[in-house]
Amino acid sequence: MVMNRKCIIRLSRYKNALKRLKALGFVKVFSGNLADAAGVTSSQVRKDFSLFGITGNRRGGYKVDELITKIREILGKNELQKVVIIGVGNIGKALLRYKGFEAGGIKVIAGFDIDSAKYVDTSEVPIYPLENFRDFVQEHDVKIGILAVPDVAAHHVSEIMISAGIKGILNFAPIQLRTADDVVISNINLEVELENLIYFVNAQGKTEP
Amino acid sequence: MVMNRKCIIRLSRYKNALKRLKALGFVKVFSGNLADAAGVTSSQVRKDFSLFGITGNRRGGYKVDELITKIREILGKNELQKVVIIGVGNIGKALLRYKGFEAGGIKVIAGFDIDSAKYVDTSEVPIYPLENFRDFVQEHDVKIGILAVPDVAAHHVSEIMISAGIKGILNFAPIQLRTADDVVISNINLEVELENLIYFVNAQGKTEP
DNA sequence: TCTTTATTGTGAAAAATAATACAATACTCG
DNA sequence: CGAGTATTGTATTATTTTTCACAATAAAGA
Repeated sequence: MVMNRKCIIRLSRYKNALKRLKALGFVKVFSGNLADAAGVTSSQVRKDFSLFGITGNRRGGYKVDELITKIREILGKNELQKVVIIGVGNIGKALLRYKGFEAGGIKVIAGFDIDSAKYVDTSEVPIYPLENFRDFVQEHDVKIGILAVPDVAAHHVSEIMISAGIKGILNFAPIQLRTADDVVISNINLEVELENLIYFVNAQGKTEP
Repeated sequence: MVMNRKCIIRLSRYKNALKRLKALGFVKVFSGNLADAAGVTSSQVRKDFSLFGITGNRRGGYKVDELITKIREILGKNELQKVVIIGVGNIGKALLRYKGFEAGGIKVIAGFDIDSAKYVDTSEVPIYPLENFRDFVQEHDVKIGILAVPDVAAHHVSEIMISAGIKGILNFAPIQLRTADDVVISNINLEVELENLIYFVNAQGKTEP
């Protein structure tokens, strides 16, 4: 089992690129096409595929449909993945409403918050009190949670999530969560990303006047 | 000028960690403290600082305030950074309302959309028609834009942004933007992040039963 | 059918990144 | 004031990731 994070991320990108190529009518692709669409080199594509045991035809390239199927399989996306969101503030609310997931086999099935003003049980995606979290997660066998609470609460809430059985956390809070070894954390930090852009934009201005 | 993206990202994280340590009353820190708070190793911290010419005192560690100032300087965050958002859908709206930026010296000063139903000029952050984009960007000398439009529109809109003078794009659309060399792109792709989590959570289940 | 050609698959080389180890040194305590 | 000690700063080593290069081979055309 390949445990290289970057490689998995590229695999996701290849899948996205393949979907677009398929929509454009492609039936087969060469490593070069896919590389262009995903913004990498063709040898990188072939190397990645080689790591996962994905093969094509020498001189014939890869069949788009087969490739998508194989990648989905590797990514564990042949069954619907249920996800919950904890913290229904600005970001949490946006993700609850986001329509892009379902097509990709990911479904947000509930939101949770401590603020009772936010509870809704009638809308498409219900929002429940945080006290119900453990029972809900265990009943629905949810393994992935999106953490979108203010940073002061993040660590405490992450512990609740883990003790309830969550094994993967997508963390929007700008802190470093400490966790057990068997829990996977992915961080998204908007300020860090923007600071990064600012740095490189400034750097451009200096090196290429 | 250090052009290693990972290194800049760690620098941002150090800054965040330092702010928290400062709030806890720390006046000076050792590389080990900072490493713990940022989730890296102490030698990594020292190596990074060495690259940027940041020095402390042997045996005395680093002074928190000085360190924050130096990092802010390197990241170009001593002056307020103006940012615009293009695409006021779910995600765009959430970012417009997000309060966490300003404290960090980043301010979202306007949103833009093609949907006239979204235009507002009275609220704190105004939303304008996309046609006004070029004039606005040039008048306010904006260099950074957040792209939060649906993926089919993303490439077209990115070209509008670049031709208007935007030099850094934070791209939420799940496609690979192709751009000129002097434009920096950062991608945030929620589905890719979730797929990544799913993969590693599944992998955990297999290797440690 | 045979030759030519384009493309894959992968071992080897190169480059990038991170960890290690330790000399230099500044603080502390007796 | 000097010895002992903890911490930095960095040269070196190790590891990871990417690129390169090319043999293997399937398709196309003569």
